[in-house]
Amino acid sequence: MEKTLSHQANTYEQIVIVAKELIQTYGYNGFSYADISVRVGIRKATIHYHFPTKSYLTKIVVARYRENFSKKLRDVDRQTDDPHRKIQIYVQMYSDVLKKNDNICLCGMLAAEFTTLPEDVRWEVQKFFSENEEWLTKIIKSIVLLKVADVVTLDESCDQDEAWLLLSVLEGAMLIARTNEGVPRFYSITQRLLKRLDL
Amino acid sequence: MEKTLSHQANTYEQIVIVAKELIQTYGYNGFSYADISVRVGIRKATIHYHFPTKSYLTKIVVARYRENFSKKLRDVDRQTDDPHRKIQIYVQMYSDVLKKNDNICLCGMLAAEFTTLPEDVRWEVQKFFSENEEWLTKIIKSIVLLKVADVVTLDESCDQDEAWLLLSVLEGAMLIARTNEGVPRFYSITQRLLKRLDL
DNA sequence: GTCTATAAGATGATAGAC
DNA sequence: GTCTATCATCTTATAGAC
Repeated sequence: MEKTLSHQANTYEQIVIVAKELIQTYGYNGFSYADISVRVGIRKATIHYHFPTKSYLTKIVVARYRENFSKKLRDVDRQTDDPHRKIQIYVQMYSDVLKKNDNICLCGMLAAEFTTLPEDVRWEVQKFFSENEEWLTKIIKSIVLLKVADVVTLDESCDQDEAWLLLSVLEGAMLIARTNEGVPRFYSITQRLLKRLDL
Repeated sequence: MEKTLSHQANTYEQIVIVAKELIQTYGYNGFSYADISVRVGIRKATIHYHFPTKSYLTKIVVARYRENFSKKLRDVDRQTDDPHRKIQIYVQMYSDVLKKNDNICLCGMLAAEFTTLPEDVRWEVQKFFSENEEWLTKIIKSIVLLKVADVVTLDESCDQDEAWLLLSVLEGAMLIARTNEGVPRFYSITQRLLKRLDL
């Protein structure tokens, strides 16, 4: 039953994948339906059939990216209980993005264009960052608990700040890295942070 | 003598200023000569008279931004000898950019589009970051010297990594901040870093 | 220096044939 | 579902009048 729709489904998926990479490279304001059509080997009108507007397509692309990321975070939670190891894997996820064509994080690019984005795309970008912050805060909290188990002063907002700090470094280091030395630069920056934060 | 050219000079300057703000908001791939013309109140052809191509205009805009930044760094060096104070002022410089219309750093935006930029624009962006890294490394080195004056192991590349780390946080925190809470978020992230780095 | 006029091509989007 | 054809608008850039 599903096989009969495989051709359509495949085109839909190809558009989402190619659009994601184009946005990572050119940004929302810099990519076009023409770019997608030549890469997928279809006509512009076909893209409009699946995604009536550019903002709708972008919303779907970001939602997909966000969901993929969430899924990976759940995988990490299942893989290990060691919070330090979780952080290492998390940093590796960003490094993997950079390794592929010097790409930056999709939501890092969209954050740069944030004030010009359609409302629903903005919402997806915000959701991506807040989900990541929540996951990181949880990990950082558990590390702090291990370290100062007998100390009473546990400042909630401090752990949250540390999560935002880690997120900022990852997004910022991706930007810096491709203007300077690439992956090795990203690696030395992020490792330096982990050392300084005792993570 | 110079007064006779003031009208021309003024238009030239206005174009540079407006183009800078447009790139900070829309990016290189997202701004147009039409955007500039309506804001300055001139025709597109007039812009082409002063700046024949978009890439030339952008190169000039980034060079100007970079020189202004360098000048401010020299001012800071003249203002104080306290390295901690220098860092504080430096962070404040980024915070000031964010405060104005939720702008991000011009070179942060261009770093996001880096792989799609004309060669000479790329060069200016790289120069901006390396100049800032050098200035920060110098400051960090002097702080480390104060702290461990009697220790022999001074790792040069460590201070450099710390400079790149600080730069990454500043660029990354600007991105994060405008998707989430704005200046207060930027402030809590950067203060958290300075505390952790003992800067 | 700044303007009007215009070029040649790209943009997001729609109508209708197959 | 995908195509061709077309739209109105926007893009960077140039020629030539004032």
